[in-house]
Amino acid sequence: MLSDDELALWHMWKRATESVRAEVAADIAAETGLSDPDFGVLSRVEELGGGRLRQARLADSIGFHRSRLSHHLTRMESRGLISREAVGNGVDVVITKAGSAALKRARPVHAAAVRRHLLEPLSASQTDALRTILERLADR
Amino acid sequence: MLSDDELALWHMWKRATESVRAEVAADIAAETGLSDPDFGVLSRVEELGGGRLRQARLADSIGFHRSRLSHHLTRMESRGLISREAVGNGVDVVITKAGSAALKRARPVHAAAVRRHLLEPLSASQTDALRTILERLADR
DNA sequence: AAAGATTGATGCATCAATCTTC
DNA sequence: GAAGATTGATGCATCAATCTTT
Repeated sequence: MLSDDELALWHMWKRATESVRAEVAADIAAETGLSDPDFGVLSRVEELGGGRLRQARLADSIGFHRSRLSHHLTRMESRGLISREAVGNGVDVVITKAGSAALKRARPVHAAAVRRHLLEPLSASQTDALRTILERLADR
Repeated sequence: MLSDDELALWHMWKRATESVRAEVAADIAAETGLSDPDFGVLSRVEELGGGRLRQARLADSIGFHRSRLSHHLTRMESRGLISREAVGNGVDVVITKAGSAALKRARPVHAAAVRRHLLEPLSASQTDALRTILERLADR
């Protein structure tokens, strides 16, 4: 079983990680109408493909399973953020004008939200400590 | 805009917090069939009410909105984990035999999962640092 | 057969609207 | 009216099954 301290740490971890995630997502959604996965998709297609990217490559790079991405792109397509074009055995995801405009608005909002909800509350040494902690948790 | 370092930290944060959450949840689900919110509900009803707790109080204590809890209890009730009893203007949530058995199986699995995925990868000083970091992030 | 993608089913999260009991 | 709770709609996540192109 966990000690009281350990259990308290776990509850703090859950509360803090969840609230940072939710607050950043809420800021972006409020200003641009983009959800977290919307923003992730648009960012990657822009960065890796300059506005056009193969679906399979996109899925790998953002860690989505194929089916999850397919469902999500269906919703994004219906909102006019992206379009899909069949290419050989695969499909290219293409950012539309509307998607590009939304992404442009979202970038500074995202930066400000990350600063406000994660970076600014921490001192420089805490930021360093956090980096090593996250590294430890990542490569297990 | 964010610097490369800041952006990298954000991506690490997202990846690590999401993977810890998912791994702990997966361990519990694999061993007991309980989802994360299932376990949260059962734990609280047990701890705060000894097996019976008013819905409103439960919602407040686990940070669920009323409607979210209502939907979730409907699913849990259909799986036989809890039952609901009208009391005055409110409703009591009561853990069933099956719910109690599942909770009993889940507790040690939960403890082991938290240890394995969050506590053990960290040194003692990192755990301390994490505690103060989470405190800073919490009370904003 | 293997890779790429879609679909349907189910569970979970959030919002707005509604209903009941006090 | 206020608090407690439910319902319906929509979006998101995951799994299994399926279909196509290579």
